[in-house]
Amino acid sequence: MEYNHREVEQKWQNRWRKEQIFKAKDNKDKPKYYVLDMFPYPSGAGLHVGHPLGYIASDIVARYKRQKGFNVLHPMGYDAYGLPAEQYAIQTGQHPAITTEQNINRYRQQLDLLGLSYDWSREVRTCDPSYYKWTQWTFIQLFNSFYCYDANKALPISELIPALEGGFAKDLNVACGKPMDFSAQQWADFSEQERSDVLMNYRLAYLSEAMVNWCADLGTVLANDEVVNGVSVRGGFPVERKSMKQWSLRITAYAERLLEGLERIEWSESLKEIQRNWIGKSKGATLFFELENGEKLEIFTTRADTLFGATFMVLCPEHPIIDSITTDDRKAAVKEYITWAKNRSERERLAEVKLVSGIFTGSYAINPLNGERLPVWVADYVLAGYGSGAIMAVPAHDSRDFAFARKFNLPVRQVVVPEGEQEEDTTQWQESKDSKEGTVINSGLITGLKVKDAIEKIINYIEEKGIGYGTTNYRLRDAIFSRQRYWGEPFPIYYENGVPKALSEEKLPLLLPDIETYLPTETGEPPLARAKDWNYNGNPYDHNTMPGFAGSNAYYLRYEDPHNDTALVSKETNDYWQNVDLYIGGSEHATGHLLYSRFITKFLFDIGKVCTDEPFVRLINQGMVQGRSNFVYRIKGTNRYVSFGLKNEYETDALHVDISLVENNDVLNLEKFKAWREEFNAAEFILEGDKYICGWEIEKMSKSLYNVQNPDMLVERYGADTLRLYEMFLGPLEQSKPWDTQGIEGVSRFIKKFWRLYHDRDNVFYVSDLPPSKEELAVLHRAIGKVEQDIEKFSFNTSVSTFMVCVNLLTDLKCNKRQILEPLAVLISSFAPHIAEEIWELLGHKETITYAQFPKFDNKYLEQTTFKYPVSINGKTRTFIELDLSLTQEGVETAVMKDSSVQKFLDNKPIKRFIFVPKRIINIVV
RNA sequence: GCAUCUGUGGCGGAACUGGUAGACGCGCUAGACUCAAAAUCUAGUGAGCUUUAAACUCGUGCCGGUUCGAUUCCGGCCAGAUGUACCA
Repeated sequence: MEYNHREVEQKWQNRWRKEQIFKAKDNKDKPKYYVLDMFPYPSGAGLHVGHPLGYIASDIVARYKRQKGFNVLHPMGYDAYGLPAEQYAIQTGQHPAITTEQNINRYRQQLDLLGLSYDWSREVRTCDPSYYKWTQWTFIQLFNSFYCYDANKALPISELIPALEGGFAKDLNVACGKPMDFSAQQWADFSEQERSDVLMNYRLAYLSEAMVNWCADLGTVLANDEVVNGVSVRGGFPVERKSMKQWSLRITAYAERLLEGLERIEWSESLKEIQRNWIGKSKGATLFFELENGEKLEIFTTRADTLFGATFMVLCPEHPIIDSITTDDRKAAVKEYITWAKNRSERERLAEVKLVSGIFTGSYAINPLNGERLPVWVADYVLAGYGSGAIMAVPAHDSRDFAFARKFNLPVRQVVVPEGEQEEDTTQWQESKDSKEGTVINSGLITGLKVKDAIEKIINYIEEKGIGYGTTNYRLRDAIFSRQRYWGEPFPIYYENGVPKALSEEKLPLLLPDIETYLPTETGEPPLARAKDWNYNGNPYDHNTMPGFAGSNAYYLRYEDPHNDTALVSKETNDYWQNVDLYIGGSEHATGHLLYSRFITKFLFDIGKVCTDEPFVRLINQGMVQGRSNFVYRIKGTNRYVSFGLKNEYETDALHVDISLVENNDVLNLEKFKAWREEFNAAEFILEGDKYICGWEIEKMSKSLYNVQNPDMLVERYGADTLRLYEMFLGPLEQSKPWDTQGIEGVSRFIKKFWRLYHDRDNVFYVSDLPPSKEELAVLHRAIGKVEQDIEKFSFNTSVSTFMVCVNLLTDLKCNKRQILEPLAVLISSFAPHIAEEIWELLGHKETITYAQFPKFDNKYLEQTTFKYPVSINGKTRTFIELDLSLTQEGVETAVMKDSSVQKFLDNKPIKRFIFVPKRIINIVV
């Protein structure tokens, strides 16, 4: 008889559920600890062994913190709006809510198997009206706010109106779409529609005609982070630029604060760096170049020091000034070029980055510093969305300008000489010198300065002369917030005579209406246009829905107060739980969810709804668990399969085989293989010895590669405790690592060994009440100290090793003493809670181990009386001697002299000098 | 191109603020138990040299530096992973 994990785990999971052991209460006497997993989108495929990795890690921390006396909040929920359920609905007509519900139930079943200590009473689902009420509420708050740079926070839009009424729009220091200027009288004369349009320019959630990423295959627009390399992240469909009227969130207003906040949170350096790059702050200068027709051309540059090296100007094809400056003889050619450039798809443009194209407008601009005439060109390498869509080109010191100059035979003038170089003949150059290090030459007032100083001096100079100013640019774009889909949150917006208005808060939630088919209408309207009688007093609602990230922005706050009907989270509750102490999830959300969530949290902080302005204090990205795929080798054009070792003798195709058909990682079960699929029924094999050996490779774990390890099967076979320990044992949490099927046996052995430690051959429990020996206590306390340290560092793989060493040593000592076992059970309970609970009960405890006190580490059991000193003789470390720590310096010398391992190296020579560094090293010079 | 991270046995991976590299696990080898297998247990397992043992030598991607001493710190290269990119 051995440890029966099925029985034991079932028993404890039932008891935890029945007694609601993990329910978090707002207990203000204890310090709080909020540990959160990124809630999953419940896909139809269910979980594979990669998913639970983060859940297990967070569960270990949650259980550990409970035993450390914290009041732990550890909730779970579902990000339930999403494309797959909608696409399934389009195909089958089944309401996405039904699919979603089914998938959630499946997820829950799988999660429950793992013995995770979630407080399920706080579960949230983004598609639940009582939840999306607050998603809509947040949207209304954004709609009713603007961002003031003087106060450096969001303020109610009503506070802006007096300034507009007074005609001070042009003096406002606020975030806006475009600068505005109108008089008090003009405002008074504006129609309602016009006033609404003006306010839209300032609202944090605003409607605007914008160039968007349109994905025709998905029938919707996408945010920038949902598009990679010109195709959609979901589905990989081509995406084109298109101008449409869309809701957006003015996240750009928060660019500086989003950047600055990164300094105060404990995230991995790489993740912070991704966000910094995405925000893309660059300091530089805005400059005005006069055109020959008298108009001014605004440009942005980070290299004001190279102003004297500018030899031409470039405008983006969308630039509004092009029409008025193009000379008559160039008009036709310029128009043709612009048409060509605009019709190029995003994908073509990205694929042909190296293709240099452009056209001369026939006009010239005047360099404000030296009065030189610079030809103005149009080229698509200058982007409309960044800076002012126009640049001064310095081919000598910018690789893109250089390529352009070479193609169109424009002059290249060197104005910066890198350290240790001389001025060169630029006609010989193969590439530009982009480095920001060096000395400025040929540049009037800044000649001789270092690049950094030159930039500063130029900016001061242009500000003085009124031809420009120092400024900062961000790459971050506002977040496009509407989707032309059904399965999402409806906007709490209706149109009265075409003017968008927000529903009042009491009218929330605005329920998602039922419709018959989930496709866009014949006229290309979003699916919600199909809803019958769906309006507010006869005024139509907005037919868009919110994007996937809408529901996840503030979900962490909702867990704090999930049943509150009057607030997203009550002030009192939020004051207690505050923000998330530890957040675990994948790094794929770096520029999506994690950025938007920070933005929304800062906004809610500004309007006084929450007490902190960062959502996640500490973030850990768990690595991917990769799969080990197996291959068989089919001889080309036949149905014969050759074993791995012999495959080079034939021409073969490698085919993935399901890992369940393979034993011991590489031996193919021929019968199962033949039965797997019809095409293999008549397969013939060329064996090695009497076996068919499969090839293998480490790949992403995926259904289509037949390498998925199913957690349900593993729990059934080995138990949840073993799976939990093994997932942690695989390697460092943040690293991606391959799943090794055989490795789990080692952990399974450990569990059995642990059980045997205090069970006799007949599986009868027995502990000794004898006091533990010094040695046994040392073993225990070494484990306590190590595990505590490891958990604090999230180094769970080494904790598991520590348990193994500990149990091995105790087995050797035949130690089954109560005073050792009791603390050990607690120590191990966060990793393997079921077996720990069972022992805890066998030891006579009535209460669950969940709230037992974490054992106190006591250094006194480990105190060393001796220390191993390295001994260096004539500068070379030769040996180590063990010395009593209490020895004096003279005592050390005597001990060294006596130690034969040292004597050997002395060659009978006398000691000339003896240097003793306490607790470090003994140096001897002979 | 730029940025971040990572390079240690056959494999996954340990090594506290620099101090006897390779903990723990897998795999492999040998042995015990067994009619046999599974399970379990015991021993061995970086490389070289050596009949054996002991001893010695070399070993943490490569080159160099600091130090009595470097997987660890510094500089330069190489490789891989991830992110990002006509962002002026």
